[in-house]
Amino acid sequence: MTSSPYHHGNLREALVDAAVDVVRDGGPEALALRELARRLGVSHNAAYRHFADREALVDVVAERALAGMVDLVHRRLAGVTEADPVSRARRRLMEIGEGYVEFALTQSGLFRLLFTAYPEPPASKGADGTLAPGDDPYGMLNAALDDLVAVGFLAPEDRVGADVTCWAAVHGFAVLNIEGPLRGLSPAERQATLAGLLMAIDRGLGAGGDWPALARS
Amino acid sequence: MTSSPYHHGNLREALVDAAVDVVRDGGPEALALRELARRLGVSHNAAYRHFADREALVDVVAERALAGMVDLVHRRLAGVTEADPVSRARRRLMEIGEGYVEFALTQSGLFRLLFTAYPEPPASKGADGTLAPGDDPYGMLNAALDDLVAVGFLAPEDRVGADVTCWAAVHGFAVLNIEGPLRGLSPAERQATLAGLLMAIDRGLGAGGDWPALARS
DNA sequence: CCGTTGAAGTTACCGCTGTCAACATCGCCT
DNA sequence: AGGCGATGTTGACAGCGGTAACTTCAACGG
Repeated sequence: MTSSPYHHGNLREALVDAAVDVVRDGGPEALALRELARRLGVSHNAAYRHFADREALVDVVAERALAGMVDLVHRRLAGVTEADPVSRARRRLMEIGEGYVEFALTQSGLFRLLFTAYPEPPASKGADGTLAPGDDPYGMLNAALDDLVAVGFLAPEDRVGADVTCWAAVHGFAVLNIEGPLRGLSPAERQATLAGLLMAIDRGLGAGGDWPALARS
Repeated sequence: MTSSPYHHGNLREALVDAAVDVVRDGGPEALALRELARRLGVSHNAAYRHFADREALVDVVAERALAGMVDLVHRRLAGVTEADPVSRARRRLMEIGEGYVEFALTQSGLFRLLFTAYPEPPASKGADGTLAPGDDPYGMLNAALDDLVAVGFLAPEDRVGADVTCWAAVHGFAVLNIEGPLRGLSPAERQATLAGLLMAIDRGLGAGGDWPALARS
């Protein structure tokens, strides 16, 4: 619609769009430059004028996927209505987890690609980023956990590993349900087990030290 | 050593051995039939006399990987010395988790392959199996959780989703540390965060129902 | 002792992939 | 007008999985 400014149209965007489309329900391994070019009516190698190699295109798709996931979680967070600060903070944490899983299940191809080429290691969250510190799932998780501390639900000394614990649990659940042995669960079973997982996390976060013999090897 | 009974030796086993070797630290995507044949001094296509296609070889490698992981966890379980039944059961659960992660980190390629071709969906655990019900990680996890119930640490009504919760948490931790954004953690950080995760699970399992507003959507 | 048979391995080919190099085209700017 | 640089095309190479037809060789029966 916007006219074709150059030779044959605005590739790059068309390539990225098509790539997202292909990956969404085929996973990263379904992304083939030649087949993409074929589908766009352009000759193979045309893509190399816009991306150094396949990996470069994958990276752009990963950014899109990440943005989509952040968007989905944001929408979920916006729907939280609890008034009581503690309930609200706990609910927000659960919404993040559920949103994460929802994205993983509904856009499983993009989710899988995301974890073969994760855009930015979260260690450098606030470094010199073009990315606001809360605009990736890990940042949102950390914000929610900080809220839990501020609100008094989570003891500050239990805050330290909580981010990894939450992320690991939810991520593992997603992976096992997509490519792992838990695919094939009915949506109802899935929702129930996810609820159980989130409740376990909610309760387990304040882990105190009731395990003296832990330090080993 | 055992002589070469046929044309050129006992392929198949040599193929599987080499495949395990390649996959161990290259992941499933590093497994190429042709390169394997080349390394064994045999012509490509020779493998097709022993495996229908690449996938068939992958499946055999997956079985080996699974056996290796089970073996590792068994060895860890054999080292548990706690006398008190409750402590012992809890310790055994943690050993399973730590063994799972240890295998994932030290044999990451095999671990990754395992979850692109998991041998048997655990739903049919005791069906008509050639596999004893406790001889896969999921079975061992379930046995440990049953122990926790028998010993009184875990309420029977909290038993139901506990398997998925444990598996998801530990699996997610492993994945995030291998291919995900948590690679690059130092071993010490890793051990500390894993300990936190396991403690959170240990505490969170008895999740009771202190979240009335959970039923939604 | 010889010949047949069937398993194991080989050569040749096909289509697919990513990637490099050389060539063609077209808009814009001097 | 002319050229330059961005864009796209054609052609080639290597590597991959997979199929088909051919060859080798050990074992077994007559």
